[in-house]
Amino acid sequence: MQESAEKSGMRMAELSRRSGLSVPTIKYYLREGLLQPGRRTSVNQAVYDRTHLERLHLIGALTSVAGLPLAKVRAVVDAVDGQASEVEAMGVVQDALIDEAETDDTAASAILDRAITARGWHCAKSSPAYRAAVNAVAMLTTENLTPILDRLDAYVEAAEDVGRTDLDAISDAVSLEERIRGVVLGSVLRRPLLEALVLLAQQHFAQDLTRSEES
Amino acid sequence: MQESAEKSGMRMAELSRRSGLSVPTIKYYLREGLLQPGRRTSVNQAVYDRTHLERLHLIGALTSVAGLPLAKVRAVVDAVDGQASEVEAMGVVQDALIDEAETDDTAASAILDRAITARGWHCAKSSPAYRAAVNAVAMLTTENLTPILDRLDAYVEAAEDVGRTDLDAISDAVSLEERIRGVVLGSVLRRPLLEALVLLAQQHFAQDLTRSEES
DNA sequence: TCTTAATAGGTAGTTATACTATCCATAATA
DNA sequence: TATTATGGATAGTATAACTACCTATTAAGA
Repeated sequence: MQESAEKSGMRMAELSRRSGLSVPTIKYYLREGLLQPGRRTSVNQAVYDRTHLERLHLIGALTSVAGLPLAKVRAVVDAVDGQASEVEAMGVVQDALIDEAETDDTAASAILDRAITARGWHCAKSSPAYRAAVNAVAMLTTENLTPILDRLDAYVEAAEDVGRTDLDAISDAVSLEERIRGVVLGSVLRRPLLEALVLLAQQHFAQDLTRSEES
Repeated sequence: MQESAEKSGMRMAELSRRSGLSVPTIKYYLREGLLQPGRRTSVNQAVYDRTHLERLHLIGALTSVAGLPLAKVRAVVDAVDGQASEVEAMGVVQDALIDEAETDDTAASAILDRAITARGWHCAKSSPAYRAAVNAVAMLTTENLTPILDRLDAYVEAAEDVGRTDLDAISDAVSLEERIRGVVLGSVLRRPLLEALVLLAQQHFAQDLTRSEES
């Protein structure tokens, strides 16, 4: 038998080799319901296909790149399995990427509202993303980091550019399945990209700062 | 004895109450060298002051908000303890916030370079931030998320705005100690702020998308 | 002063997460 | 037919971040 990359059917050994995950790990994901079962051919035999490989890639991105716990990975893959629209899928991924923290800071909420209504955003105040933003403003307030809060409008404007670009990128894909994939993987992989780019920009401007101090 | 918020000296019970951390947890942080020892008054007595409370706040921000493991928290507080400049402190925090992943993808590096040299950035190619950016581009490439890569310039531009604003905020503070604090806490707390704002922007534009589909 | 509570410092135990190892009966492969 | 692979189940491991307990002291209150 040869393990061809062309044919879609494969057994556990090839799935392991092509995904880079150990057989016990794949079995663990099967037990946890993260990976859908293969097509059974006997009482102790099953074949897997391209969809299983893609699922393992997705699980890998969610765990390694986004650092999500398997419980949240399960929520995301369940949403992908269900017939969710791209917007619904985006909501599920957003919720998974946010670590919840209860907040009811009306002062912080007012500061945030002023900044986002200035740009005419419509967003759900009940969403985890809104609560996370309020929480971030509240933290900055309690730590007296006024220089950052004073520049909230600048961050909102930059966030708008990023968010618009994200949505632009989604609408590029043709099929719904492709858009779902783009939403989920894009949300997960665009995050570290932007974060790293911001750090590089900081480096760039910090060099200017150092040079101007030396002169 | 009354526990006054005015006086700087306090014992373990008050440190615990005011930090919101349990006594065993504070003892654990002392053992791990994250919290500096108090001033000893007897063989089994010590007093703590405002600096201990601030340190516990910092540890809390680094663990709860940034989700850093205690090993990285230790690296950050060691840098804060040492007489680092604000730029050095920023470097240490950047390194702590980035989860390392070895990459030597020349194709991804070329794509990134084209985008950042277009904006005239000078950044160290040996820095963890650069490697993280290359890694992010490489991941997007292997996942065929070309819509995002096609918009790399837009993300770089947004990142530049954020990075410039970050540095602006730092230079606002007066004393070096205040700037160090601003750099460390600002780097940690600005991250979830921007992330949440981006998600809110996505929500805003997604609503537009939904409405246009409905019509 | 006497009694009760708190403290520093140490060792050991706990919880949660994410695997990893071993078994066994069966099936595929050489 | 001998060896290897597989599915399914159960149990064990590694690590991180606490948490509990202990002992000898010290502090604080009646």
